[in-house]
Amino acid sequence: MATPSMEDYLERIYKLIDEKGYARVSDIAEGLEVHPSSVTKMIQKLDKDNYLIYEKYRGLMLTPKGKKMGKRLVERHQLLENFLTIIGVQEDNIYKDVEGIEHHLSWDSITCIETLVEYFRRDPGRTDELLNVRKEIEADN
Amino acid sequence: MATPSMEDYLERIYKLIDEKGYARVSDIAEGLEVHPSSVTKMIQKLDKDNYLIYEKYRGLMLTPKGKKMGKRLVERHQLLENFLTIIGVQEDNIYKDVEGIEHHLSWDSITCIETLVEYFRRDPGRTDELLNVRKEIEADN
DNA sequence: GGGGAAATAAAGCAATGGCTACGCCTAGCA
DNA sequence: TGCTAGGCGTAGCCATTGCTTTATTTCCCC
Repeated sequence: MATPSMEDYLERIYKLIDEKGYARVSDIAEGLEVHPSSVTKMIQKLDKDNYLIYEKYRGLMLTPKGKKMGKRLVERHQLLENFLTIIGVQEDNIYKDVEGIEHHLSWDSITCIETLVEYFRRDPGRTDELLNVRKEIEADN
Repeated sequence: MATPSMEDYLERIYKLIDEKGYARVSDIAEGLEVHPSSVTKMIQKLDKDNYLIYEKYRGLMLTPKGKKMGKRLVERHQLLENFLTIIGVQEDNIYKDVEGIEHHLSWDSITCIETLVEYFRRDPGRTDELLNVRKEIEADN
């Protein structure tokens, strides 16, 4: 199983490859705000666990396992951002909260949150009603 | 600010006092599945941070600050359990997931989740509709 | 006032992840 | 083709968070 930090790296790597076609050590380091040496170390761990194939000085390629996991991680992150946005969490809190919880939810919970987001997407009136509940609660205080 | 572990202890202590009227080291240790010496150490930290007043070998009392925080923590835990239950997460996953995320959500997010739970509570039909969305999604696969 | 359960102190360990220092590759320019 | 700068890799170290182990102390009750 992947540790939280491994997931962060994998997520970042997947996104970089998706956007630029490749993922260099320095780009990964910059994105995660760590030193390049930390990236090298983690890449080796990810290689050992078969998330990617790594040739030093040459670059890396995600394995099918790594691609699949990376995709899931990126989607999970996006989903949680959407979820918090829908329920009305302030922009400034969203990123940190997602960072905090994304590694700690079972895929069962993720699926259920997915359904919940879809529930609100299908009928925007529901979001309005949620907002009404909020207003009513606030009015009571 | 309290670390995740401090919150776990405080939550446990609050609950014990609430239920039994007092919190002994051994009870706390049992509840959290740690050794009593770990409890002693943490209690000292919580005393230093003014969450409780601690007299060694004698016992402890929550300060107003500690009581308030403990209450919030217990309520937060309950809220998150309710939330996951409502959206359909399996019983077996709920406890671990709540354990994982409870320390990582801003109070803003907690408030919004509270509103969401209230939204479903006010009209049980909404839960049914959520379940329908789920069934429809499942049918598509 | 003595025995045993409970609590405390001190030291240390383990997991995670990050950093520094230094040395090594390689692309790209002359 | 050879040099060099900047990127990359290795090794060793450090910090944090919590927990355990072991040894000692205190309390309570008979």
